Amino acid sequence: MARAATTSDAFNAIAEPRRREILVLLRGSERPVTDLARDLGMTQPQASKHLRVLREVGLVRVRESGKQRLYGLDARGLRPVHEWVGGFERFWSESFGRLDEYVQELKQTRQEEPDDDDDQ
Amino acid sequence: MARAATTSDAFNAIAEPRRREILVLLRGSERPVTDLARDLGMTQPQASKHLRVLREVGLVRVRESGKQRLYGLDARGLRPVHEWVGGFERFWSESFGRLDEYVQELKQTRQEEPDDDDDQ
DNA sequence: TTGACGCATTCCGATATAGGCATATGATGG
DNA sequence: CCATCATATGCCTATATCGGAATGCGTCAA
Repeated sequence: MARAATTSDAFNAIAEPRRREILVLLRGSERPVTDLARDLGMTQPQASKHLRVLREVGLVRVRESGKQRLYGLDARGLRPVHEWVGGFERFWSESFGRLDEYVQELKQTRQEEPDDDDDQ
Repeated sequence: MARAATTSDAFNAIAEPRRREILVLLRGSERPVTDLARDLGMTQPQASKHLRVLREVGLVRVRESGKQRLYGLDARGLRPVHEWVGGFERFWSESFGRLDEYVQELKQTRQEEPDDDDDQ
């Protein structure tokens, strides 16, 4: 088995840096493919392919406008991602950067004051 | 070129569902590989491999404890992800489901009151 | 030492991605 | 109808993933 399809998930879709760039650009306004390609310094086929992925996961919509096709952001699919990652917020807050020292402190405190306590 | 390495990014690392499951489990407490494997219904080598990826991107730490190796969460790497996705929050709030109607409204308003405005 | 346990690593195969390049498709204007 | 602009698709290669199964390796106990 290979890696899960990029189109299987918002998680997988946004794993690609270029696709993330596209989404950021689309935050500003609807845009045709050529525009995006130029602004991001990639070829038009590249942009088209990435947009296809984004469309398949529903992060992007297309709207025909005469000769052009305007791509627009549909960020709703990002919400589950935000929520999932948000579930870890308390783990990077709480001065988590110095967890090791914190553990050391705890140990010392225990030795000084032999209260009985259980960790959860 | 192939897809970016799973170890290149937190974005890429958490694209894998099983790895996400692992991270969720580790929110509870440190755990040895076998535990995780059993609880998630995967083989031990599978779990080990996923943990390796998570370790390489710094989302997980290992601590030797006698015969065992305890894996623990280090969620700091998820913060950038949360922030990036958070940048889209206003796009899924604001009754985004009816964006089209909203755009229509804007157009009409413009015609009624020809203020000069520029979008950025 | 031998064995058992906990875990990591290796080899295998199937899959599909991303980029590059060429080309097909589609609508528009003479 | 033809040329042109805007976009999508097809083909190709290199690469790396994930799963499965087997095995390597280090630690601990007898």
